[in-house]
Amino acid sequence: MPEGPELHLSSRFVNFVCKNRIFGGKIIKSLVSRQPDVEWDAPYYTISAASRGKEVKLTLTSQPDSKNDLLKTAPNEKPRTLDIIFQFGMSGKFDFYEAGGLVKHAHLNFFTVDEPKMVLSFVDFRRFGKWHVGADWSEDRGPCVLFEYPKFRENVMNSLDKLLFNRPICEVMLNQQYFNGIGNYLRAEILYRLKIPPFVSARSVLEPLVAKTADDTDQPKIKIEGPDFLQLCNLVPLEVINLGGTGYDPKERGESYSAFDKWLQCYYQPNMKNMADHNKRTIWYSGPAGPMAPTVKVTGKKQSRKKKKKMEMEDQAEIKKIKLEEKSISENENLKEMIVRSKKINSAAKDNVGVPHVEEMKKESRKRKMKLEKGIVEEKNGNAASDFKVCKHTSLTDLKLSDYPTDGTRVTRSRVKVILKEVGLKQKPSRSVNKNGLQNKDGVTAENKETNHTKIKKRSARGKRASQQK
DNA sequence: CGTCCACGTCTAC
DNA sequence: TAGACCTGGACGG
Repeated sequence: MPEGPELHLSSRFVNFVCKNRIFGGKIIKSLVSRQPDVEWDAPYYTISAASRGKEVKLTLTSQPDSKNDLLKTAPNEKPRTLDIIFQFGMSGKFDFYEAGGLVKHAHLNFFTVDEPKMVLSFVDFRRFGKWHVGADWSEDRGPCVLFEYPKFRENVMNSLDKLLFNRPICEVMLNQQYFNGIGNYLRAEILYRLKIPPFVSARSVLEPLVAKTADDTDQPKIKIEGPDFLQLCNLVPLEVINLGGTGYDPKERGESYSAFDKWLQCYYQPNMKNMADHNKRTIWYSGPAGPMAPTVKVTGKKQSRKKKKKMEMEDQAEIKKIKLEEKSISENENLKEMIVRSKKINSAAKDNVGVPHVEEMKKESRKRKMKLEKGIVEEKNGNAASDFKVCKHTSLTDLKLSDYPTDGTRVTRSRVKVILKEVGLKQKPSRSVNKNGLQNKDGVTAENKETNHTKIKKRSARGKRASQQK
């Protein structure tokens, strides 16, 4: 869900579903969440929401006890409020539904007291989302590109002397101190509208706007030009809001998403180019990348990122293999053998730093041994498989409340994997596809089920392959 | 089965 | 400037 427009749509959603509803009781946090508890003892309260850039603020407001009107507190007593600031990470969203149970990945839950009982859940399957209780908008984030446009523009314009603006425009756009609300798809769309190459310096894009802002009165500069870059940082996200759907949410197939998909001109489009920026985030663009584009070139021979990574992996695998062999060599076997092996490792590691000599290898193996022992010790200290009761489950998200350890131990995915292995259970297949590879569990053909997003992905991958072959 | 990729921050060499 | 933090879908072998 999560760039400026999605956060705003989310806040609207909350206001819509919580209108005229009374909440009460404990605010329940999931056991896996590392975010703070919300202590709030008002027996009755309402919920409203607002957004600013990539944050949503929920405001809880205490309500008088309507059932016990006679016992009402002093009339001049003001209702208490509590603000909670949410960041959505990569997958956060709010959901509102009947309180039969909690949906998967619901991490903070507010319950209504009126019938039918409902829940407002902060749902976030990747758990990159955060919340701060009793907080205000983060100070290190700038004005909202959507709803504080004049301040946003001013903030950027007054900061052009900062070194940051020497960086490529596409990277600066993700800096939330200045572009609060812009994310990966918006940066692509905005740059594309003006055909600005992503890797020109931010200053070169923004400096001309200083004159423009000051100009105002004189020079009838023929006003046919469209909106400038900073205006687009406001208008493009506003367009998303005005689409009326839920914004970017490829898993939410159906009309609202296809409207968004149709709206996208650049991001993830098969006819567009893409590359990783200096922070390894994919930037989609057309035309030239610009002078500051990252160069993949190293010394001498050129290697593609993928190939390089693949080779590194192979090296690592090789090292691992050799080290395993080493492990089986008894302690007092002659040094010569080990030196030969260390040379082998060195050649496997190629460009990697220093020659790992024998002592280092010994140290490594000791470390590994210690880790191994530690792991065993940990398990004996209450992290044992039996404590988790995960035996019948195959993934973290399949765990039921009763399966969580009560001692506050965090259940991690890798932990589950380890335990499953110990218990001798297999992971469930990641895909439920039949022998023909056509159907999933629901009897939907894979082809029909394919989202637009997927198709594009496939197409662009094909395109990439084709162009690589040239 | 393993690898890559995803709407975003953060901190630690 | 890596990596860590996470889950899960697509895809390749």
